[in-house]
Amino acid sequence: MKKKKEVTIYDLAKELNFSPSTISRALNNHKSIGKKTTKEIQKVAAKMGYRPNSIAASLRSNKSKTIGIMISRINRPFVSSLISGVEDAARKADHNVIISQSNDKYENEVKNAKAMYDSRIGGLIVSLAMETNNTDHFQQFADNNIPIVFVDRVPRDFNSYRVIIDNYAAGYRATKHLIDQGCKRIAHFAGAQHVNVYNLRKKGYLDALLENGIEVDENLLVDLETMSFEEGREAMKMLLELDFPPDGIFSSNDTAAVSAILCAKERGVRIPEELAIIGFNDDPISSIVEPSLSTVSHPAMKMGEISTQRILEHSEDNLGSSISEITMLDTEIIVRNSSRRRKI
Amino acid sequence: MKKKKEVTIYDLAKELNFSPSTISRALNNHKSIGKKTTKEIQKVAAKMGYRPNSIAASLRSNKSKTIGIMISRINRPFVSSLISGVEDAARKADHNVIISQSNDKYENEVKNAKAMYDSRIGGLIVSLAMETNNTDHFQQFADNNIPIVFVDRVPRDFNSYRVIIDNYAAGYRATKHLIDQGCKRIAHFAGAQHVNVYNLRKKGYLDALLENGIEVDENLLVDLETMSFEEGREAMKMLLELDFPPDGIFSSNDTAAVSAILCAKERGVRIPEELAIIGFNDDPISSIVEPSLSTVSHPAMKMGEISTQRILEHSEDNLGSSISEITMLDTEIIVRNSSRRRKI
DNA sequence: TTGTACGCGTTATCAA
DNA sequence: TTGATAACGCGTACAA
Repeated sequence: MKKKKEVTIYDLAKELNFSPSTISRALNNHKSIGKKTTKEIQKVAAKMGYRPNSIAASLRSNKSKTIGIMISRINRPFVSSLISGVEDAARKADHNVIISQSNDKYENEVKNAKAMYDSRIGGLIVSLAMETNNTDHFQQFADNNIPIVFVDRVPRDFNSYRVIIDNYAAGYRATKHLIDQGCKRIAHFAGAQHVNVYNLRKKGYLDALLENGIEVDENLLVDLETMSFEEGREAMKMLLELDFPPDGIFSSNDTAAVSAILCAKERGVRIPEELAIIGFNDDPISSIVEPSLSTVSHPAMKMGEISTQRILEHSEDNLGSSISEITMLDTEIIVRNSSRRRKI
Repeated sequence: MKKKKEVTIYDLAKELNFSPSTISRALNNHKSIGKKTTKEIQKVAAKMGYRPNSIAASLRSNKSKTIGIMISRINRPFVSSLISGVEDAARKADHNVIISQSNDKYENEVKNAKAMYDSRIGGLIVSLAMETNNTDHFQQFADNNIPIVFVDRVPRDFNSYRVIIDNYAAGYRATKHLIDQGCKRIAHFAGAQHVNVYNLRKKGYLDALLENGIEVDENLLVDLETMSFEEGREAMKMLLELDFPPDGIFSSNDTAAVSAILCAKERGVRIPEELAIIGFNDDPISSIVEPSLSTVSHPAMKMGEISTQRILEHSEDNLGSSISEITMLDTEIIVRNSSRRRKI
């Protein structure tokens, strides 16, 4: 019941007749301490059940081995893989990861940024909330030389590290793929346009149409807010009621695309013969739905690892906060049955 | 580039001609400070850009507002929902959440426990690694009155808070459901039997058979190690090659169950007419596969919230570490097409 | 190679 | 209601 008194370097000092500083150095494998003394001290430390207090170390050294990560919501396949990558890399480097969810609300993101700052994290990895349009709440980190890595959903105007995919190229290639399959009337499920990823995917879509001599039909351009299952269904219904319904759909995420497949099937539309569909993200559901959904795969875990690397490098090299290196990763078009009309 | 000096309570004290203690108290809304002074101090603090240093506060007060969570792997639907619940509840109570993945390795779990301890977390939420059979690495927390909540995958012999579902009842009911659908030869995909959840689900399965006059056929009892997609497929193949294949399967997770559905369909087995299947977890894929998979739903998010509550209560009430309250949550059988033979 | 002395930013105790 | 002082556990400049 009673809290045992914890063993500190002072206790070790008394026990071993060394000064606390020697103990401290030995425990950190400092070069100036003899191999033998170091070994001895570490042995006794282990025997006495000494455990370093990283809170005290952080306070003293004014740097914390904690990486903060801010995302919309953990329980989404892309996000949880991203975090998984961050945690793996951070753990290997002996860092902790603290998480916070914005639920895509700007207000939460601001609050969470405050909390992260108050915890004096050593670096921050951020994928913006859907609502976020203003990035002032990240300035405090930059001002104090705490590295920030924006990943996937990044701001347009904040100078910092970025780890992203080429959304424009991915959108272009996804659309081109449908064209190659013989689609002439290609619809697009577009997400909120102030968000970089959706904006660029749409641009890629538009350019692919133009460059392949297909006119853009505004009726086929569906703006969705959250790209949810429900929205996907509504969008599909709407498209099927057009006088000239589409023969292809490029959806900016898999959730809406899967929903569209189910809805179209219910109404007797043959996929991919009458309607070819491609999504985005390679969520697990995309390979399970029938017909299986073609999609664009995102290297989520790798994006997390690289983001962590950026933070660690920055800290090691003692770089200034003005660095804004951009890392752009490849995506891959995964062709499955929802769009495979011809042998490839 | 240069790190701005941060504003501390000393700076505020100088500015306002108060002592640091008064500043500290005012910032924490201590009762002994007048309303007016408190307001004034907080106003100036905000204006000067003061941000509390929770590292220093933790060191001094010897309690940290950080909850550690140890899980197998983040990017699994159940786990990410659990974490999401933890983070939501923690955030509301102004606590941070730090995560660590074991990848189901005992060794990692031990290392991570050390790291958590060194961070002087205020409480720990754990879902055990698949490999874990020994819980000595959690003793350090109990010894120092740091509350531990085991959730879902819990040890049999460690006295502490537990938040679980009634796996036995769930296994029983899932099996009974298949029996009610007319199944006579019901197979079971069982996970590693030293893990409580799999062990109990299997017990429930066995008892359901016995109590309904169905003999247990060892050939239908398939022991899997990781319950992966691949294992599910292999198990299904094996079962279909039996002289008397099953007409029902209760799988301890959805992954293997979905895999079994796909494999059976390939081989021309009609589901649910010839083979009814029920899984466990209600992963997103289970409602997408065709026929949609019946399953047992787990209140993952809620389990996370409750676990967090336990930690917070413990800290508030200053309880001793010998408390071992158990919270058992309800599960729900979700009947979908993979097992719906009769109208219900 | 080791020791001394100080301070990181905060809060708790005691006294006024 | 407020202030002076010490202490939380550690790391490091400086001295020896």
